[in-house]
Amino acid sequence: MTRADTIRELEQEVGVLIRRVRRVIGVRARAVHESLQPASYLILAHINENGPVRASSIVELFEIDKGAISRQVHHLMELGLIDRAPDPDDGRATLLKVTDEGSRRMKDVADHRRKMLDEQLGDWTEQELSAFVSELARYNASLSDF
Amino acid sequence: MTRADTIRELEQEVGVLIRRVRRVIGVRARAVHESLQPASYLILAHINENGPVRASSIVELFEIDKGAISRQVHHLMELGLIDRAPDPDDGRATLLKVTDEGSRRMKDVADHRRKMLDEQLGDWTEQELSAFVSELARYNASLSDF
DNA sequence: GGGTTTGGTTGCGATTGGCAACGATCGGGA
DNA sequence: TCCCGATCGTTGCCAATCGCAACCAAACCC
Repeated sequence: MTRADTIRELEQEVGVLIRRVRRVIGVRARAVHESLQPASYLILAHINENGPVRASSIVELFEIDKGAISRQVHHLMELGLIDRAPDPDDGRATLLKVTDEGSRRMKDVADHRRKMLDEQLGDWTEQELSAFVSELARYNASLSDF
Repeated sequence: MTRADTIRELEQEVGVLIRRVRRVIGVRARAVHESLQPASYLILAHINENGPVRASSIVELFEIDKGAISRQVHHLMELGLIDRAPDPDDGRATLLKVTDEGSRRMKDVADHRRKMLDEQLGDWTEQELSAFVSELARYNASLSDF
């Protein structure tokens, strides 16, 4: 197997990954809230784990248009899953955090998801898993300059 | 670092991967043809590498709606990158293959891409690379039952 | 103080894909 | 052979997503 073949396989698997993850995220989003859009789920998860954050920090992290974030933030607020408060340090910015309701819903789903993942990834050792994450990060880094 | 933490990181990196790959595919598609849509690029690459194929086989492989494939096939034909011929073995089906023009354009881009990838992935050994691909496939398999 | 930068909103349009209805063809069993 | 269900593909419809650009307000900096 040549290097070129390996790279072809790599790209093939990345393609499969993307489509499957998209589907999984969709299922998960609906589990959190009937009307939660898949893309917003990822935003919500980020806010949930990283305390109050600015919208602009999400823009950087997700490498996505700020208009898209703005819309998804509105979507999440309509569903009552996040709250917004003016940033005391910067009058232009607002800080986003999950509501109690949002936090509770995320936790319920996270518990269920952890059970699923433990089943699905049960045969991975902790070493294998974290090695895989490192390689994934390494691959991501190699893509950043394209 | 607990297993839960590792899984969180895993999901984080997968998110980054998805967004970066989306961008890379977009660039590549435009390189093949000014008007080639990103999603169609993946279809084209598959047809290019797997000889004449049916649309339905792409549906299975890509786990995507057949209507979407039908539209992308039309798009690729309008651009003159693929051809369609009735399947002699099945009157309902058609076989898709790249045109000479499509093949030439893909080859030009592939050459350039290989150079880029060799630069970006230059510090991966062949073993590391194929190990990564295996783990990616393993992870993909674990997602399939969700 | 005034120009520039940054944070966020909104309108617009392109891309993408899911769902469903449809016509044509195939294949297997009565 | 004929018919019923399955398969292949097309199309209309629509929702989700995101990039781009124009815009406002606040902050920053010289």
